Amino acid sequence: MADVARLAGVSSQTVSRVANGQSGVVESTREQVLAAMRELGYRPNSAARSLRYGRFNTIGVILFGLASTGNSRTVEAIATHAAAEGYAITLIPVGMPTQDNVLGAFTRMGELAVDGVILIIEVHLLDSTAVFLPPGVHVVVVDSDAGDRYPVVDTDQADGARQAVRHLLGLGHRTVHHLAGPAESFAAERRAGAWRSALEEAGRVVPAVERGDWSADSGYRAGLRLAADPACTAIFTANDQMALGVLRALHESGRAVPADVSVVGFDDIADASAYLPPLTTVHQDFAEVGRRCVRLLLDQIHDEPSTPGTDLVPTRLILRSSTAPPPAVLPPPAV
Amino acid sequence: MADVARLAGVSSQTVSRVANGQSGVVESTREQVLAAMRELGYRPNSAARSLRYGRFNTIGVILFGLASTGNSRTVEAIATHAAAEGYAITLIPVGMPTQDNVLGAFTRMGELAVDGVILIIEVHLLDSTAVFLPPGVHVVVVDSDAGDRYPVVDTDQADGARQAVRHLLGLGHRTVHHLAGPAESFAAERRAGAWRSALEEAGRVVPAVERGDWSADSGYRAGLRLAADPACTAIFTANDQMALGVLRALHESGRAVPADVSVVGFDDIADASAYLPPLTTVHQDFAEVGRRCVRLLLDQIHDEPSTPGTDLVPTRLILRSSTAPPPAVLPPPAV
DNA sequence: CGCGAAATTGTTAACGTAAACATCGGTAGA
DNA sequence: TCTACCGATGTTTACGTTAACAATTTCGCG
Repeated sequence: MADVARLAGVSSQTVSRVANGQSGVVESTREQVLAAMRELGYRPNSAARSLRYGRFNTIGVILFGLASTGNSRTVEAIATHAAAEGYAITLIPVGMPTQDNVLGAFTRMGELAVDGVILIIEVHLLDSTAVFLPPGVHVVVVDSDAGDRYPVVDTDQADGARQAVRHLLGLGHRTVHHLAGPAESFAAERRAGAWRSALEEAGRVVPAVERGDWSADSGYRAGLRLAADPACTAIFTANDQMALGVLRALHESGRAVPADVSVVGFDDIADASAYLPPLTTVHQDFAEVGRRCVRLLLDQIHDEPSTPGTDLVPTRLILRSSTAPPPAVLPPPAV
Repeated sequence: MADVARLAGVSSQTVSRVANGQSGVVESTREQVLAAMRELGYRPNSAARSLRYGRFNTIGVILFGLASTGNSRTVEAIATHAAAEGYAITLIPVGMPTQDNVLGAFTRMGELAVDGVILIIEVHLLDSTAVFLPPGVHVVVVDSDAGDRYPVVDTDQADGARQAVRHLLGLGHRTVHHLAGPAESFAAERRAGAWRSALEEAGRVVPAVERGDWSADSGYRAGLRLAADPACTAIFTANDQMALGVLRALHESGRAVPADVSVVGFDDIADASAYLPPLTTVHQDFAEVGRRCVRLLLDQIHDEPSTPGTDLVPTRLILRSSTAPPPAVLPPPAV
């Protein structure tokens, strides 16, 4: 900057004014400065800027992985909306969701050039006692039940699961089986809980829960077990990928979808419409989740009061071709 | 920091030494300082650090979206390996891959707190004249043909496509149809080019190329067209998601996979093993791509000479159940 | 017990930027 | 013609940190 000032024959303050587009610089001077900037390839040093302003214009995102569709789409939305507000995104990946790692991430984050943090945490860790966030760090949490302590943005998991169950019961199914996600997952627990209560409200039998790990392969294995049960005519899976595995298992077991068994997924990933058959599923609006995260966090950073509480993004059921009324003649129950 | 120094009764320099774990601080002093840090909730200001050191310990990643499996997995690997080296990742999303946007990203990047940049660009933009990177910025490019000007890391697209074609020809298919990705995509072009030359080398007819946009739905539409051609017994799709759509189209058209038609995908995404049937596909090692990107970039940052050239990550064909010899009796060729 | 070397701690300055204030020149109005 | 004011530009300072050097203390050894 000093070099630019020297070359342009002005003071560094004037260069600063030009760089920030402030008024009060006469046109001829401005152009001299701009020319000098170009000639020297001047680019402002953002570390110095951050130091001066006390802000980084950066949001940190702590997460366990981008592998899941939901995470990567949420992060993308966060990045897009943050960019629109002039904020960059710093990714802070945490290997395993152990407490140590999360704490380590928080510690590192303290040293990081970040004005606030969005926590995409997925598992029951914030519940535990020892996890504390450095005071003075602005935080928004995605997909957790820490709503009593932090602002939380979440998909309305429960309502989505309820819609799925009611749809299947409305088609005439006696009950609905559930293939849940891992027990540590908060989202999985919410979906399973809502499935259970929806069945109970309707006075139906609640079958034993199957569990997978979100992967299509785990869905396949669970699907083979479910397919072996002739009374199983409707399956609600906790995500679309497991539904894909279930579809394969049912197909290989000779049970037609939707004629013999109906399947409903969760997420509405892009591929779901190309499954065999195209999957009826609960649509999650990841982009909206990301949008709200950014807004909530920026509100905090801009000194709005931080309001703990959960901001629920609605879900909706997308009807495709994987559900139908149960077979008119049920297979004879095992004696 | 000054407050900490005052409370601990030492100079700020000693606080700095403790904060950085330098030797030459007597144990009792160190503990006093640490206690003061805790009491005041001191966290070092990384902007000041960056300013002092002239480094940010941050890598920028410019990309067009995390939607594609490949991108998000590459980014995840980049983030993980960068973290292991003490670097954070800043995401710089670019809305549309227009030249203006890319230039804008570069400009913003100049102002960004970043020591180097990994460019995941996907389309033929670096070829064009006007795109220039700010001098002095370290760059590694993924998935491009700018190997003459920048260090490039790429999957060995060509070899993967060759493996797919040879596998199908080896099964006895007369030729192989190809469902390509969008023409703007560099990866799509490389795969299509290798498919074509592999067929030519074998002296086979090169059918007209179908094109999709990577999505399963576009694969479905192209699949319907291919299914209508009775001479089509083998299809190589440029990614797995389009293969999913093709599988659905073939199924709906009454053509069995692999009995009537063989299908090979590209990517080996997690779901591919749960398709109907499980998909034979070319495995891409995204994690390795990310790893090499980070290493190449850090080498540059640490003053190793920057070597333009392309670093190819090998691919391998994963055999599953979607390929088989062509039907013994071919349908009569159209006269 | 005294001297020099080594260990520990303190002081100064600089990284690049921008806010706050100071200065300079010109212009309008009396 | 002089004064007051305004707009353009320059000067000073501070942001929080750490390298380099300076000062002080401690310790070993003759």
